[in-house]
Amino acid sequence: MKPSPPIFALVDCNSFYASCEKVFAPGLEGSPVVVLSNNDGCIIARSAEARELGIRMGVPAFEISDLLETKDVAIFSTNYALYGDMSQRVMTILQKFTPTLEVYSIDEAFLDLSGMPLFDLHEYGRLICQTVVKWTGIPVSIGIAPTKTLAKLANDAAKDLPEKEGIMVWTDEETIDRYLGSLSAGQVWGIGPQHTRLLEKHGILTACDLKHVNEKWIRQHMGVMGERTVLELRGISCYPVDDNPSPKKGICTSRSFGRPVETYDDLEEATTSFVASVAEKLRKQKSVAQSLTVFVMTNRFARGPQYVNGMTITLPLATHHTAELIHHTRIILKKLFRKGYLYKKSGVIVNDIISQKTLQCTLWDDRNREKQEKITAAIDQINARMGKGKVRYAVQGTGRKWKMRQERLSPRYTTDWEELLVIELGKAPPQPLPIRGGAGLG
DNA sequence: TCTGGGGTCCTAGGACCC
DNA sequence: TCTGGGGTCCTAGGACCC
Repeated sequence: MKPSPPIFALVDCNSFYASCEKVFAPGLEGSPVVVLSNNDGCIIARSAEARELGIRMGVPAFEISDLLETKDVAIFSTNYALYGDMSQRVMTILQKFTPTLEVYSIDEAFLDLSGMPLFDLHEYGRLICQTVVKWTGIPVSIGIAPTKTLAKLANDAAKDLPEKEGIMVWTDEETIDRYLGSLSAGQVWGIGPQHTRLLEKHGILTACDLKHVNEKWIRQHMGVMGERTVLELRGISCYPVDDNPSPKKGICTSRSFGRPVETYDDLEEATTSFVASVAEKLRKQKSVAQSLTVFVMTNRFARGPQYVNGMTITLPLATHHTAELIHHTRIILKKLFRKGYLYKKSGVIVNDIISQKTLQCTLWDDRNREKQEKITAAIDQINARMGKGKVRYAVQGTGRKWKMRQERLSPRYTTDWEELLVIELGKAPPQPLPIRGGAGLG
């Protein structure tokens, strides 16, 4: 039997973070909602209503505080506990619709629909959207096409055309070309600002132009990635759905501080907390790291003296143990620290990551290691049950003067018993903590 | 006062080796 | 008159993604 042509779906949650907040604040239905980045800095999510007000992605909130206030926009600090949990719920549902699901990001997934006995892809898409919104309250869009790149574009197009109700199926060449002609080259997945400029210079303006560009030319100017993108636009699939993502090759935790940090002790408290988080991520994917980078920086937007520095070491022994990583982090940090600067951010990166299995073979007889392993496992267990950071190393401190600003944080409705949504019969549903309007940002 | 965080892959060029 | 050349590994930096 001839194998059926590949068919991919891309499901994308609409304004994901803003939608999560709306699920638990039904009073905000129909009104503009934005979610801010860490430290309540920039706009990182906007509901459709907020987008209509002309609020752009990534702008610092303080720059548009007037608009936020006059238009009565609901503002939320980012709440990853909530979004991460909601994401898992959405992904679990999507799993029911395909044997092969790739969780591409917190709010997107590719579904391999190849070879499924489907008579009507459009109906299937509708069923997926309806199920997700019914079970989670999160609205989603879906694009279905012969390659991932086309599926992503179809999804984009569906969002722009209300009459499509968030569902777009591109299977025949004619339909595909018609829509590609109406989309700019820069909207194509994999074409960023640099390449958009380059393409424009050569008169390649629409996604359709890009599809028909000379292969040799694209290879020469945009490398293999550019070539693959063009092939994908032509319906030749270059990227399969990967439902078994490989472990991360580098892991980083870094944060801007809620207020400038001046003393070594505060900087150490923050930075060792970051490395503790890195260690946790390492253990979660059952890896150990062989190299460690620590970096610090002052506020590049401020006028004062600037200092940016980082240092990388090769670890004497590949590890994922918090205590060991903290030890090396402190050694580096002491070398990096200079008195007299106002530090705004620090971070920790581990690289040269290998599987912990590889390591165990060579260290089987090391008693200290065995003890470390037990302590770490116990800490992980307690923190998993009692909450992140309940047990931590003394150096991570309790002062947390550096902790990020989150003045408009919604409750962790779905991941903490203490913060469950309470609804009293006969009463209007409670409004979330953040006060609407721009107070505090002006 | 206030400006995010965490990743991937590819390429060019240098170092090094034989 | 003429300076060797080719393969491989590593690293930094660029471009992209959400």
